[in-house]
Amino acid sequence: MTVEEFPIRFEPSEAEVAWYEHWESSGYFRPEINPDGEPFCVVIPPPNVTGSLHMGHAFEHALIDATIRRKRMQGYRALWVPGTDHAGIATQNVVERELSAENLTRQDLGREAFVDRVWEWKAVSGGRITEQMRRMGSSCDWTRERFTMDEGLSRAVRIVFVRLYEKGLMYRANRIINWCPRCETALSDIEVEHREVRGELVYIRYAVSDAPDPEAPGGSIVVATTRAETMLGDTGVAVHPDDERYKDLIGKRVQLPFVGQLIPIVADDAVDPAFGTGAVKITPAHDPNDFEIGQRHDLPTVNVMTDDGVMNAEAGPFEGLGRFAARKAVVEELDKMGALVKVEQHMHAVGHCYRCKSVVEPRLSLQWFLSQKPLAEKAVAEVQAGQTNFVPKRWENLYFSWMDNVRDWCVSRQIWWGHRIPAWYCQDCSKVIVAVEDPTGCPGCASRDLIQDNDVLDTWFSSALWPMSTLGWPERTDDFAAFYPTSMLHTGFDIIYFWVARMLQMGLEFAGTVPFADVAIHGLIRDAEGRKMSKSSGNVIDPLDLVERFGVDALRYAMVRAASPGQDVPLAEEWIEGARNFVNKLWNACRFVAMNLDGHALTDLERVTAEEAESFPAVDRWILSRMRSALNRVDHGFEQYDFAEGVRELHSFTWSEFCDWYIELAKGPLNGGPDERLRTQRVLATILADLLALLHPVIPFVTEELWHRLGAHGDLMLGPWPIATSLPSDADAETGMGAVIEIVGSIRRFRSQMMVSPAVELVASIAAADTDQARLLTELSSELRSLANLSRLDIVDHVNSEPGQFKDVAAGATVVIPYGDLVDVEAVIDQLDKKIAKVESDLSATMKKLQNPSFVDRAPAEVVDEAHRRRAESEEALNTLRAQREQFA
RNA sequence: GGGCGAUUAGCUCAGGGGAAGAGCGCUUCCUUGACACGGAAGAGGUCAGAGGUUCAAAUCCUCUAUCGCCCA
Repeated sequence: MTVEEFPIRFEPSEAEVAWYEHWESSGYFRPEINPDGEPFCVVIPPPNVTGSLHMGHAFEHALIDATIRRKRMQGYRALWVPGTDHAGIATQNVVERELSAENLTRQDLGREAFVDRVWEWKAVSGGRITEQMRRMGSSCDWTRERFTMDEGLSRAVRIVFVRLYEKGLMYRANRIINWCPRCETALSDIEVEHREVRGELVYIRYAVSDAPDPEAPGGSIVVATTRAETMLGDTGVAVHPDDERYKDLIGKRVQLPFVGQLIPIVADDAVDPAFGTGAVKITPAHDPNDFEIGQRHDLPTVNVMTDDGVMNAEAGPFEGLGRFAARKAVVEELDKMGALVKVEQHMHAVGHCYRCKSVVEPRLSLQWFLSQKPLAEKAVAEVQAGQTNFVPKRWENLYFSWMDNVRDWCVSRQIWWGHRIPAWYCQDCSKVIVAVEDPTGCPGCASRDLIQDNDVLDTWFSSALWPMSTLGWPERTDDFAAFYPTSMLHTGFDIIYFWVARMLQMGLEFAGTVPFADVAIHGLIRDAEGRKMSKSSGNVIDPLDLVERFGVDALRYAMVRAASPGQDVPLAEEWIEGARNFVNKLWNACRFVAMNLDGHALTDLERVTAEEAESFPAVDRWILSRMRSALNRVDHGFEQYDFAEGVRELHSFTWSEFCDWYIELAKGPLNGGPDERLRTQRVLATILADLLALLHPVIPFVTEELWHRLGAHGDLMLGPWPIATSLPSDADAETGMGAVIEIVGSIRRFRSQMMVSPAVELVASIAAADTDQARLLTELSSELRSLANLSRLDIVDHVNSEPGQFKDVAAGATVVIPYGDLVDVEAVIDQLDKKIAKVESDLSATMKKLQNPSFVDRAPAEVVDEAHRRRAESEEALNTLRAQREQFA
């Protein structure tokens, strides 16, 4: 191959599109490509169908893709199931916004037409994120793509709902739930975000009915609240039964301002006498604690608000005011009538809707709930038993703590887009019918007057079934049999409750096993300053934008390289530049090799075997052995989802070993005799074939492109994954090359400090540390000459101290360079002094250890031996260096 | 208030009992036949602080400080 045929830079955009199309159209993303392999399956954490690809997805998908590509190359029947979820509230909001641009509401359209409209929207805009995933190189099996509202998945939802109902775990009840007045729906507890807010703690005086003088002690009771408007719905006041201050008031009644109701003072243990005044107003319809106290004392519930957070008729004079306006008005009016005691500034946590950030209203409401205790207990036990492993393990704590304190899950949502609850209410006999198939008549009274529940299920309810339902459950499909339970899950810690915990519950309940063996928790992508990316802070980076500028591989490489397990990734542009530079380095290493293969295809050159390599020169054995050790570490890292470890290893091997040393050294033999040339070509081909394969899961496009530019047969994507034992492990060659690298460094340092150009040839003698080293250095002497640009090199037994020579100690060997008139003496002295200081400090540290009797007695023998060896080496080096220094004294 | 995590080079992070590492940035030199998206050399750290365990602590334990995140 000539220089013209192999451009100097990788051009990502064309290659990316072409290779993706090739892979996909060849069916490589399908598990059937490895029909005999052991199954390995990952389901995607389904992105919202409304969404577009953001950095978090790009990161997560890069990790999943690296995992699945490696497994595929290893011969597993690898399946990555893609798909999206219907994102009930979010999607409904999007379409409602569209409608409002046409001055329409969903109510104008009616339920059926509205849902049709959402489907239309999905058909047009719903595929955006999956297109973007293709752009990122994600190797998912698109023929198995799923959507939570697909027919099969919807049926799974119905079956699960019905079975849970029949088991008594799914029930309908009046409870205090979190109500979003903007979305006009109930939310589950975890869909509420708590934020510290500065509010007002308002102290209100309720006059005791029949008391002669409200001003006198015992004539009134003071309660405190941050939501003053809810006092309109108070149906009681509670105090602690042992609270001496209020003992005489228990059983009496107070008069509620504005509405005039008389409400009782009750005694309840749940009241904290130390908080506020020790007396609390009870609003059972608007507060979970109050609801419970209300139930214990048979207090009525009065809901004072409409669905959209406006005061209703129960609010008397405040009817029609928004809740916050009403709060203000109530306080003002209380003040006017003298019932306002005081107002304090008060910091407290206020719930906000995770979707629209409105302040959530706790509110009494009739909803469907899923019992959590029995499901959670099983799911906790399985994780404790190690059936599912969190990586890093500490995330188990979050899972356990949530599961241990979980409350029943409010699953119904008052929206139209989603899985409609399969419950029907007989209008004649009030029977509730919960069934998979739509009932035609009431089994109780045969009435045909049935009305289906208006509500839909929480989107997370269908997501909880995702690992089962995407594989075909409840049908006993081949996919389900082959791939369930899935092998692992990559996801963020923020959805351990929302998703991971619930999948575990459902998997155990309905499939009888945990849904995945491992859960790898990754961190967050942050901006260069370490801040969370968010629209409001305006620091969002579009991954596709970076892809345009640097290529997909560079982006993936930059992210994966920083992805130590659970670690957040602050993504600065320089990182991606660095990654692009690495891709360029790899590209040019391949370009060099391509130009030196004499037209051989990479895979036509016979691979070097471990046995054969034993007879190869040390430098070849060295790089093959280093490749083997890099491969081991890559496998080690990848197996533990520590991609950063694997990539770090590949980075330093490629750049600092293969390119910096081996390629430089290969230039000699490539210009030597035919045998030498062929042998070196084969080593280069062996290394590159493995290296490209190892890098492929992270940077699939450039590696596939290079693979083909090197004329290799087949597609790299299909593997095989390299095997460490096919390469030699050669400690001798590694020691030898290690010494060469140190000695060359010493000579280069000498040049650099003396301002001797690398182009000037030098003469050197080296006295080896021992006979072993002498043998190795002799074997590697031509490499030493070439790397250090020496016209002559003598490996000698011993060097004498002579003037006009530069001496240094490297790897225990003494390096001697006669410098004649080349040299800047000051610089030599400077360099010597530094080195002497360094060796002295090493020596004194070692001596200190060896003089400590407990060290010699108690440390392991090899550690003590090592210290002795080090002492000898340092002493020897010091002698040489000091003698050298004296020449300049 | 409870829990988890972090604190290592100018910046961002690895390392997790036996002589401090990487990438980026910085300094000097270099267009030599893969690569200037490059090469060579270099500077730069009491591993937050204080105690303890150990022959040996950046690493294990305790406490303190600061900063994150989650839950109440």
